[in-house]
Amino acid sequence: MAMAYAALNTINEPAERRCNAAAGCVNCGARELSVCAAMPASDMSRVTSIVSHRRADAGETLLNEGDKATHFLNIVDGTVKVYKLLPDGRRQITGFLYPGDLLGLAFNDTYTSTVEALTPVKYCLFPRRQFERVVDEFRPMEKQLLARASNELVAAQEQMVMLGRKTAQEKIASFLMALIDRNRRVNKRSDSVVLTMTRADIADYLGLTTETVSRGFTRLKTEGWIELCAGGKVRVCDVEALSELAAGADR
Amino acid sequence: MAMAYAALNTINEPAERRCNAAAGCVNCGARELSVCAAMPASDMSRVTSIVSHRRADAGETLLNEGDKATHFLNIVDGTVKVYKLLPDGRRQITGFLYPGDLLGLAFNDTYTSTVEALTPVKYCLFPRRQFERVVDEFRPMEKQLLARASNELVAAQEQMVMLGRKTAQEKIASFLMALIDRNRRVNKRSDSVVLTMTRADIADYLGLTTETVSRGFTRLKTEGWIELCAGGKVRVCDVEALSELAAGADR
DNA sequence: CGACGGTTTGAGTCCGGTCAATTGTCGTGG
DNA sequence: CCACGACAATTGACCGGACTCAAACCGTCG
Repeated sequence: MAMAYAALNTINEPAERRCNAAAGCVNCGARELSVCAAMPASDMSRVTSIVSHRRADAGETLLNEGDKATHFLNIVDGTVKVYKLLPDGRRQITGFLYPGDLLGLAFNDTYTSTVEALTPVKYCLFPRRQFERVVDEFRPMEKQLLARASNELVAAQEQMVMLGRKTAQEKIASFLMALIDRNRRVNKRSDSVVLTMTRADIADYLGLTTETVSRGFTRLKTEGWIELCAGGKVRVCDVEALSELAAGADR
Repeated sequence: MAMAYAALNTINEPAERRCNAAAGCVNCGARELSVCAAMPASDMSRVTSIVSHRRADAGETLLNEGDKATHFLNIVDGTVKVYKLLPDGRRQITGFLYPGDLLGLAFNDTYTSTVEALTPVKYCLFPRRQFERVVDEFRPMEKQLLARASNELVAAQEQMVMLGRKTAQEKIASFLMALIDRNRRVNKRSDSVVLTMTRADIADYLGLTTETVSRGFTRLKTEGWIELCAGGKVRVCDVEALSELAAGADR
């Protein structure tokens, strides 16, 4: 019972915070399921019994849009991109997922997006039916799933504002700021980020072209707000300015 | 117990289908809460005891972005728009809500969007704390909320594709097709829709300007695919063509 | 070293935005 | 019933930001 309350308290916090706050976090501890911060050993063994640990190399596809949705999955290590395609090949990346992120909230009987590894990835695979049974039996998990879905909806709406109303430059600034904010939450250095994705990926995420993204970065560089280092590393010199641009103060 | 299963079966269906399928649907019956198709009288009285029925005229604001999130609400009659603003006034409408739609899945401690009535609106207001207690006590409701959130996430991703990768003409076609699909689900005439929102609203939903939306409509008209009638009514003559354009077969 | 994929840079085009004027619609009141 | 005003919708002319096409420039890895 006390356990249940511990889990309930974390409901409206982002995944990263939860992980750091709770010593018993399954993701950071056993690295299996990041949804429940405090799970009794009995339930945990149920989870352990249905999970299968997998790996994928960069470029490999984890899930295919349109396939029957048989599994939930949990990213343990690495980065993946989630995208949808139009019939003629135009692509929209709806999100990049990092360790601790869960995949499976946003589909019904078939997967509605394709998921592809950007880096070598470790992940956990849960047969959907069995996973749902565990959720049925351990109620705090359902609460957490709902809380996560709620958070993702908020993020999705933010993304819509970006796609629909921000300029190219603002989009790029928003993208960088989102990465910085994420770094802050997992307590890394906040003034530099590593881009594991290509310019084309960033473009497909921001609703732009590779060329425009590239031009955007060089412009931020010449204005002295960022530095482009080797290995896709970006050092942000003027977080303040970048943040203001990202917010969309004015055109 | 049998009740619980009845509710569980409807999990991955859209709200409209649920309403029509279940005779005891709270929304279509008592018009109070559309989340649970089959709720025991005892729980239902709990719901009834915390709800307050409200009305709003067109143009009135139901919720304000940034305000403390004290309530959930359920649209009973009319249409509302949900939007976010950038500091300089640019606006992105993230969705239009219709009877049966629920508001409250996508916010945490403060409202993340503003909600405004497009037509005179009837809605139900639930104090958040008490609402959550009811959810705690009637588990199928939590499952339904999760299912809804999941559906909304899928829709949000579809929206991102539209905003990021579709042309103006395709956006307009997608918008009309979405309205037609919705009409079909609630069993209305499928070949005509009524636009309760202005061109400016449509523009802010599609990430365009009023002028572009207007031009888009007239072009669809001159091509003979739609007819613009009085009272904001749009008759779709060639659903096939419109649907193909909306899907984004090619530019 | 050379090949290959990713990135940057350049020149030109076009889609959708901007600004401005006109037309249409609807509710109100004389 | 019609005239009027306010606001929405349409249409036109022009502009500009992002796209397209193309070439040059990397960095990495066999």
